[in-house]
Amino acid sequence: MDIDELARRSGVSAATVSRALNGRPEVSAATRARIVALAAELGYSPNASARTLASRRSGLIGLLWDTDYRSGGRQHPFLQEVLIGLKAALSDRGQGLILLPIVPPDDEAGYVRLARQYTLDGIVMMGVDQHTPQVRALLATPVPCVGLDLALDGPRTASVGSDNRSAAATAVAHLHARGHRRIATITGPLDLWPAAERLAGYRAELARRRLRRRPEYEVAGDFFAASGTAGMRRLLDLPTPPTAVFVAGDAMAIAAMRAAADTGRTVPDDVAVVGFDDIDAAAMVHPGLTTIAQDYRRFGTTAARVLAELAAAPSTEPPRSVLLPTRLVVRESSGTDDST
Amino acid sequence: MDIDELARRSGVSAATVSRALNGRPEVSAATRARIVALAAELGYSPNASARTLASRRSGLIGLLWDTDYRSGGRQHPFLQEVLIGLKAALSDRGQGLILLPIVPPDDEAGYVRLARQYTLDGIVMMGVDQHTPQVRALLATPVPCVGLDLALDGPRTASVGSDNRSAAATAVAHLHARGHRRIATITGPLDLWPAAERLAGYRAELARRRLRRRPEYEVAGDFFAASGTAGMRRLLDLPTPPTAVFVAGDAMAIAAMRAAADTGRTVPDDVAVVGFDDIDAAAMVHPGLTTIAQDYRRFGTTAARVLAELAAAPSTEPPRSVLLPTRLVVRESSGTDDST
DNA sequence: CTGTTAGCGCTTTCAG
DNA sequence: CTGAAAGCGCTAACAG
Repeated sequence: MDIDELARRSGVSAATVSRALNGRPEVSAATRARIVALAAELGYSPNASARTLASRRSGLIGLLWDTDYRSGGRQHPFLQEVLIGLKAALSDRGQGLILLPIVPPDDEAGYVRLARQYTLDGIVMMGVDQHTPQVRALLATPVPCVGLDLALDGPRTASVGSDNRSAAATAVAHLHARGHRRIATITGPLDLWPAAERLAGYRAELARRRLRRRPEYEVAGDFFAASGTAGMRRLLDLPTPPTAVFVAGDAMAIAAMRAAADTGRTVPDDVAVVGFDDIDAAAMVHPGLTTIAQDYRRFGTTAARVLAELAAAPSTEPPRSVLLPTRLVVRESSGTDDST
Repeated sequence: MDIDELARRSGVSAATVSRALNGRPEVSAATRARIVALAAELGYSPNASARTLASRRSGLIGLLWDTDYRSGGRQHPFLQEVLIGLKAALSDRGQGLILLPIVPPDDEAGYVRLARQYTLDGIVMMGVDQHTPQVRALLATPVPCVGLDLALDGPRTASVGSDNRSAAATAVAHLHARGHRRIATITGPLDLWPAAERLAGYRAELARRRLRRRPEYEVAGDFFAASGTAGMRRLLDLPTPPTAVFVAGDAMAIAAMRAAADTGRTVPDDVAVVGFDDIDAAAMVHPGLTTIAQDYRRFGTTAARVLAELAAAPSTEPPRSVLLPTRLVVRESSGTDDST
């Protein structure tokens, strides 16, 4: 069953079938209806390769996702949900998602070649280092690229992520509202956009609340558990330890709670903790971890939309970045509300 | 830069270039070397659509992954790792991975159409219900399909999963070695292959160790946390409660530990717990959860290999199933070794 | 071992 | 509004 067969059976030419099925305005409503009905009846669907070859558009979006990259612990906390959102949004637009293989760093043109090879309509990146030669080469290209949690730069690029800055501020405000005045933070790797923004939000909220900012209250972490343990120990060993800690990632936060417990402190009474990400474990540990939940599914749907906009817009526009709202999930690790 | 251009520059015909680049035996070593070198130099890579159209093979594997399906809690515990393994193994074979959209149940031919549309070389399924009409229609087709943790049936199908039965036996043996004689289990949904196998392994090991099998020691769960809580409560309320519980999934196991603690029991002293899956949280909770780790990455690499074998073999062979080894990860929830 | 010749199944001018 | 014709870039017989 190919387009010629369908054309013959519906008594028109292949060109008309093509037009009808692609929603072109030139076909009369009657012919279109007839063709569409027959196509459905016969189970016809156009061959993707032939269509791509002829039209020079594949309807395929590539996903660039680097496993080896530093992430929030044993796994990207969010690949799963992002994929769900992406898949749904793309298939609504009649597009498909293809997972790109990782190319070696010495193959500078690797991704550019992949994009051409598959005639990709756009690329979504997550967990990659945008400063490597292969990625830079791709970004320099007019192929639409959107970075998730990644600040991208190039002629047709955009970024999608949570509003990490205000999320962090919310976390700090929450602790402040619970009566805390000595609030510390354990950060992520500050060369990563989200980590830097979270620290900025922490500082901004301290300022807004007129709390003193102490350098020794900002300890560097790397999103992995071990750095949460180390960070909490350091904070608790301070002459004037904090009474609350905003930890920029849940894996670190959970490890930090454990570290506090191991040195005889009680969470949240001796030290309150707020995390970031709302990983599964946050609800499973005891006490439950108060944390910031991100809407990862929306990362995906937003990426799909932004990609389409990028394809339509002239490549002269400056890179945009879309910030998504987050949600504070209150559990036990931040104590109970004083005001009740 | 297309094949004709490359052909012109290397002084041969397009056909020869095609042969050289596809590793056909008919080309002389010298010509091949020349062409390959020039291709690399010019950054030529063949257009995937043109190649698919002409050869009727795309090198694309589809991933069928249903989000809505019952899984091990908030997320498939393993999509991430499987994807890593799949991607690596496929790209080693020069194949690609495309994520298939979920088709509505009333579109019986949906997946068959997708497979034809993209000229898929094979399909990997996870988390889908193989009894739905759309999936059954696909399985009836000669397209190679492999199910992960899914017992599939059809002319060109196979299954890949852990050896759940012996893994469960190992868990029970471990508890027995720690001195436990009253060992209960909380199961997964028994219509799922892995859940059924785990129960079978539990029973087999009880028998092997000549332990009495008590019906009231087999309580039904659904892999979700709430059923772990309920299950543990029921077991502890028994006139003769078990001293150890093998829980068929970590989300349930962690909830079960919490339930035990909430009723004043200490884990592992009053009741020992062994889980299954080794989710991230297993190492984060307190006490750490002893559990069975599966090699999910190997699910992916194995699936890629099996798919290739399926494509090569005649479609008359009966469905095969490949069982992968697991690993017992001993933490605190199962107590300490008596023998030391 | 290599070149020539047909397509693969679709879209897209260009005429009408 | 519709049809005819010309490819899209590659592979696969078929000759030589």
